[in-house]
Amino acid sequence: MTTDMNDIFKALADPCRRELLDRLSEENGQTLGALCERMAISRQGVTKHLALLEAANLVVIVWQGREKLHYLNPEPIQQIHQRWIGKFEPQRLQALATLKKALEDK
Amino acid sequence: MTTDMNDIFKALADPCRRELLDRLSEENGQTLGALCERMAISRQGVTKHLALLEAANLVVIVWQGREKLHYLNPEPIQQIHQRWIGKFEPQRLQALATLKKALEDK
DNA sequence: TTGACATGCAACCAAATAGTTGCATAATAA
DNA sequence: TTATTATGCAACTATTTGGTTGCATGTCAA
Repeated sequence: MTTDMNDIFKALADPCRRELLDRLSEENGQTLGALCERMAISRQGVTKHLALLEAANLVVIVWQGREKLHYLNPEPIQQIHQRWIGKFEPQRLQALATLKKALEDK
Repeated sequence: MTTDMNDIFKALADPCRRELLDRLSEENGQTLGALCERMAISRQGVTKHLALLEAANLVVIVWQGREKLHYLNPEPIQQIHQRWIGKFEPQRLQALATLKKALEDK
């Protein structure tokens, strides 16, 4: 299931959401309650952020009774790496050289 | 000069801005006017987007007479790759396995 | 010197975003 | 059964964002 690249970039744009991903990368499969601990915002705030992460397919939900477990899905990050960042890699040194030259000539 | 990671993620979150980076990667050092061509929004709109890219240090400006040249700076993209995406790489296969198992067990 | 060209600045507007609070629902534990 | 716990849903608010328009400024070319 390939999610829209834009959803992924948008989801990564917020520091709270990156924090949540970081926490899941430290301990995968946490409940909503656990993820709320030591966060500066309310539970509902966290819920909304997680909903965006889920929409971007960065996080996958598994219900277990009344608990909602959150699992990291590494695929979209990989996708950004390969399809987007990877695109700039071949020209990287070239671009750097061009930039330096332009700055010298000014 | 190391820019705030958040500025970089924010700058990358908009499709117009990614489009501008794409164009510069095709042809580096373009003027504002050139970058405005075939864009759906007004010149002022483009200017604002470029200002954010510049603030994130993704684009560097060089003035040449009355023309403003825009150069791609590959460093921040590299930074995201190494410091952020790279962080998820070691655990990638582990996370994928954990996710699959959680989905099976549900 | 005058006109055209490349860009900047400021004010304004609509829509999206990030956050809140209050109440409802479903699962577990006593 | 009754509390308690874990979560969802909806309404509301303030701020940020992405876009516009109108006018100003500085540079180049005739």
